[in-house]
This record gives sequence, C-alpha cells and structure tokens, in this order.
Amino acid sequence: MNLKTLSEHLGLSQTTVSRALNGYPEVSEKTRQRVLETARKLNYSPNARAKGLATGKSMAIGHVIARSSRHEMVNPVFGDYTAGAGESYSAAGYDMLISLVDDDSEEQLYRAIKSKGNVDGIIVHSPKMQDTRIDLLSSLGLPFLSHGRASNVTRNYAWLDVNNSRAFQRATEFLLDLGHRRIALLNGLEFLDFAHRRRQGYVRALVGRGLEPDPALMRSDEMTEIYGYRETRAMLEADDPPTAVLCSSIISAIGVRRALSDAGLTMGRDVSVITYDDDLSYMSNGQEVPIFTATRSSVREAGRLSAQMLLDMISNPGMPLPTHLMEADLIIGQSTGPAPNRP
Amino acid sequence: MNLKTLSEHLGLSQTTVSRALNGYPEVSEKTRQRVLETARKLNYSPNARAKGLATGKSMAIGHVIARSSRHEMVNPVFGDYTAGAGESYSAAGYDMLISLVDDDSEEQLYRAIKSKGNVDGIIVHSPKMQDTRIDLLSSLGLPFLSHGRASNVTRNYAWLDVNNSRAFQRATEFLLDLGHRRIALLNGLEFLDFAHRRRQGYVRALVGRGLEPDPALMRSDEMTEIYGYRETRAMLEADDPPTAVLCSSIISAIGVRRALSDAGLTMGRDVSVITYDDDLSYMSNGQEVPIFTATRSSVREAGRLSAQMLLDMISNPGMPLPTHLMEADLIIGQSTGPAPNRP
DNA sequence: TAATTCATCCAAAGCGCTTTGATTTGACGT
DNA sequence: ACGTCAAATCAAAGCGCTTTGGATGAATTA
Repeated sequence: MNLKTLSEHLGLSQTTVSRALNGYPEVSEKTRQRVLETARKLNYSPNARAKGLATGKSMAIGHVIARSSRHEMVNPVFGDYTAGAGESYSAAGYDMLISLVDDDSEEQLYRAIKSKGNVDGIIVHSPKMQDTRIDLLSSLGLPFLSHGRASNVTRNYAWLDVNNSRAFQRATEFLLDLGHRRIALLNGLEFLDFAHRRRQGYVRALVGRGLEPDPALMRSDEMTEIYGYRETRAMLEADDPPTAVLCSSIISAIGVRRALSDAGLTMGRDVSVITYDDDLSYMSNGQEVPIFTATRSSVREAGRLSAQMLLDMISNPGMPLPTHLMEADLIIGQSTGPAPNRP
Repeated sequence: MNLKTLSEHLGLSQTTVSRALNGYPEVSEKTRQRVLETARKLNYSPNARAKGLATGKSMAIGHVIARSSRHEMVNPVFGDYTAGAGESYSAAGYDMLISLVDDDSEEQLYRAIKSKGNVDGIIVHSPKMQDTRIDLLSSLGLPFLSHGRASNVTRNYAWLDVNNSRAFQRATEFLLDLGHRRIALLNGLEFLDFAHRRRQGYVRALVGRGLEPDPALMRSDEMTEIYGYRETRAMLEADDPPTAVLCSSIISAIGVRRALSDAGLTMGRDVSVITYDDDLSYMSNGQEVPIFTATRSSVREAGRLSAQMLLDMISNPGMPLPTHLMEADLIIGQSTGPAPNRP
C-alpha cells in the first residue's frame, strides 16, 4: 500500500492525500477525515525512506558504540540509558539507530553517517578527556550531544553530564568526617573523562584536609565485579590497608563486598564503602534503607533528558547549544560507619 | 557530496560511477580505480535513504523493545545481546534500529514497521508462551527471528534458543545428587517462555526422583538483585527452609548470596546455589574457579548467532527457516556442596 | 571493406514521498 | 450577470540512488 494506490482508492490526487495526512490546512475537514479513515482501514503508513528522501529528515538518532579490541566489556549502564533515551525518542516518533564500530575506524564512520544521512543527530558516548569526535562532529555540521563532557575540548558543544567531581568530593569528605584516612579509590578507566573528574574530586577532598593521596590506594580499570573484588583483596593484603573504599560502580561495589566478606570483614563496620550508583533497574541499591552509601544519579533519567535535548536542538536549529549538569544525591546506606580504631 | 556532483567531477555518467562503486563488471578496471579513489578523496558515501528507495532494502534490522507499564526493568542481558548482534550486523554493513513501544500498541508497530520499510528484518525478544507476534509477523511477510521459542505456537518460524529445560533439569539433578531435597526455584516471570521451560526442567527432575514440587519453594518475578534477596530471606525464615536455591539469573543470585550472608549462612556449605549465567561481560562469574555453580550460555554469542541467522535468511529467501538450540554448560563453582545434615 | 562482436559508457525511467506553482470550483459582492 | 477572491484540489518536479535498454567505438572476423 503506497500513496499512489491510496489516492486512487480515494479518487484524490497524491498531493491532497499527502496534505491531509500531514495536517496541512489547505484541505477540507471532510476530506481529511475521509482520508484518515481509509488510510487506517487499509493499514497505510508512508514509506520512511521515500519520506526521508523527500524531506531530508530520517526521524532517527544515531548511537555509536565504539568497540575496542582491548576492552571487551559492554557498559552495564547501556541498557538503562537506552531505555531512557528510547522513551524520549518514541514519544517524538523517532527511532534509535545503533552502529557498532571498531574504535580505530570511528572517525570514518561519523563521516559516513553524515553523508549516508540516515540519522538526524548523534549521541556521543563516554567521551575521553581530549575527544576528537567532538571537533569532528562540529565540523561535519551534524547535530550531536555528548553524554559526558570532554575536559580538554574548548569549543562549544551540547552536553549532559553528572557533576562527577563534586559527587566524589562529597563522598570522600563524608568518609573523612567519619574519621577515615586510608580511603581507596576504585575508579573507572581514567582516560575516560568521567573517571578523570571523579578522581579530581577525590584528590581535592583529600588535599583539602591536608592529606596526601596514596597511589597504592588508587586503582583504575573497567568497572566489573571482578575488578572490585580483585583490587579490594589486593589492598587488604597489602601494608596499611584502607578502612574505606570509594567505588565507581555498583557492579564493582558488589565485588568489593564479596572481597570483604571473604576476608571475614563486615562492610560498614570494619571497612566502609561508598559507591557511585547509576540507579540501574535490575540492580537497585536496597529497598527502604540502601545497602550501599552512594552518590546516586539515574542514568535512565540522563538518557531521557539527553535525548530530549538533542531532539530540541534538531527542531530549533537556531538556539544556543544546550548543556545540563545533573547533581548526584549522596544517600546514606548501611555500608559506611566511623573509622575503626586500629590496633 | 552526491552521485551527481561526484560523476561531474569525474566526467562520467552517474550510471558508470554507480556501477564502479558497486562492483559491477561492465566498467573497466582503470576507471573503477579512478572512481574509487576520488570517491574516497571527496568523502563520498551514498545516501542511505535514496539507495534504500532504489533497491528496496534498508540495510537495517529492527529490534523492538516492548515496555510494559508494570515491568519497569530493563533486561540486564540487553547490552551483551546487543553487542553480540551488533558484531554480526556491522560485519555485514547492517545497522540496528531500536524502537521502544508500549506493549499494548505492539501489533500496530509491527504493521507500521512493515509498511514504513525502514528495516529488512526483525528480531523478536522474550517471546511469551503464546506469542501473537509470531503469527502476525509471519502473515506480514517480514523476515524475523525469535530469540527464544514460543511453546504454544505451532507454525514454523525461525528461532534461536537455549535448551532451558535441559539446563534446569541437569542443575536440579546435580543438587539432588548432592543430597538436597528442599530445592527452591527463583524463576523469571513465568509467562515468558524461557522461564516456563526452566520450571519444566526443574519439576521434571524432582518428579523423576519421586519428589513432589513444593509451591512454597517456587517463586517467579523479574530477575533483579532485590528479588533474589527478598525471596531467599522469606524462604529462610519460613518452616522447613530450602538447602539449595536454583536461580534464573546471576543478578538475582547475588541477592541470594547477600541474603545468606545476612542470615549468617555460608553459601556452598549451609545452602547451595546454582544460577543461570548469561556470561555477562561486566559480571563474569569468578576467575579461575567460578563463584557460582552455574548453567552457562553466553548471551553475547546468542546475539551474534541470531543476527547472523537472520541476515542469512534475508540474503537467501528461499531457504527453510533456520532454528538453533544452544546447550548450556553446567560449570561447577564454589556455591554448591553436599546437603547439610539437619539437626 | 563491411559485418559482427565486445567492452565501455550513457540517458532516462522509476523507487514513494513532499512541495511548488498552477487550476478548478463555488460563493459573494456589485 | 459578471468579475473577484478564497477554498480546495491537482499536475509535475525533485529528493539521490539503481537499473533498464540503448549508444558508441574499437577490435575482431569474414
């Protein structure tokens, strides 16, 4: 069923039918109703490719997932972020187009995306500190929004981010207030901007209290469960172990908890733990009382918001580039307590 | 940069340039090289919409994520499955188009997808026992493959599934062999086909040993961490608590472990646990020795395979509909041991 | 030399839609 | 009765590509 046969059915021209369907005023209300009804009856919906070709829009937003050979992990946050973004998209009649790409051919992909024209905009994920994609996309003139900032990029661009440094500074200060002095940081990969900022916040809090950050207590890797386990275990076995751990992901925090439990230690009494909590739907941090004391910010909400911002950019091209900084809540759970007195 | 300007640059017709780019033989090798080179130099890549309109293909596969108002959870498996499928797609030059939809308007969406024509095929996720989507899609004539079977659907359709009943039967028998008689089942939502089959396997094993399944030990819900915690805790507090738990997801198994630990019980000694393990990249089940004894099947591999199967269907439309049953490995970890002697 | 083949290349139609620039129709004022 | 104007409709061009059905020479054959 296409426009031509539909309009023949109706005894109208394609022009009129098209206008009736798209809500133009130059068509009488009576015929509009008639068109809408038969369109529904015949299960007509316009061919997206043809429509896109004619209008120059494709009603889809691209998400590029860079896959490096070294880092095989799928970001556990991906699902919730996608669900959030998808809500905004589907409300606006947009689809989400995902392409996987090896990270060495990423630049080429963006150029291709631009000229293939199958998306109207792009979300940039997990920016690095100096992320070349931002300059590239700016120069391509394809609307984009970055989920996370890139510290060393000076030009203007649209972004949505969480105040990661503030969150980690507050969390660290909270532990310091509880008397902790040996505070470990289990960070994500620090060439990623968010991890860099978290570390900054952590260091700032320590230095603010006259403490020297100890490299032996600062770890950085992909935020898996195993990572939390392995590094916690290693630090507990070393000299002068930490009395508190600041962790970049609830997934890793679960590994931390396992390591503590294996070592016969009680979380919240012997060792305190604070984790960043993305509020993942399948991994909610306890019920009434949170398990982990945490800096919490919903990544699903971030998805919803960032998608909406990008859609707004696309529909109002003249506007200044939007930015949005979300603050993470510091929520108190059962995993923190006063620093134990060392023997 | 479009075909027209490119061909003007080259002093050739659009026909010849198009043929050169698409590898047709009616063009001399010399001009083909010249075309390819200038195309690269000028960063030309064909407009996907126009190409799609001309060829009738869109080089994209649709994934429909049904969102019900009741079940807010994002399937934690989604990311890894997507990554696997994405590998197959990107190798074949396909994109993945995701649309979120309220599950009450799902049927309408499939019709729209068909006539909008922006995908060449569809992956059906999480089929229910009697899944109407399969009949609908068959009648629409849009190639599709179901990730998971639908028990009560009799017609032929393409699917890839894990032998869930076999996996859970084996796991249950393994526990029975260890002397366990009170074995709890923490299942997923049982209107979903995979969960139904798992339960079948569990029941079959019990009945095979002359045991009566106890409804008090069989739970079913979304497979969150909290779910594992809550139900384990409840069962431990009830009369005649289980000595073993069979769990449908490693996420929930972590909740089970937490509940055991809260109750002062040791996993693997006081209570045994077996979990289904999707081999999620951020949640690998231990290193050398697995934490949990598990029935393991990689969902990422399932994604890769199912995408490949669908692509094959699309390129060879005549072939019989492919099906593939993956067997889960039963891997022994530290979470199982002989049934304790009750006081 | 003329006829035939073959390798290259090209003009134009067509994919299904939107949109521009008419054209038709009917109501209205004079 | 006639011209005017707004409302309603339409024909055709154009979006950027593929593909059909030639056209053009050069090389080969008779």
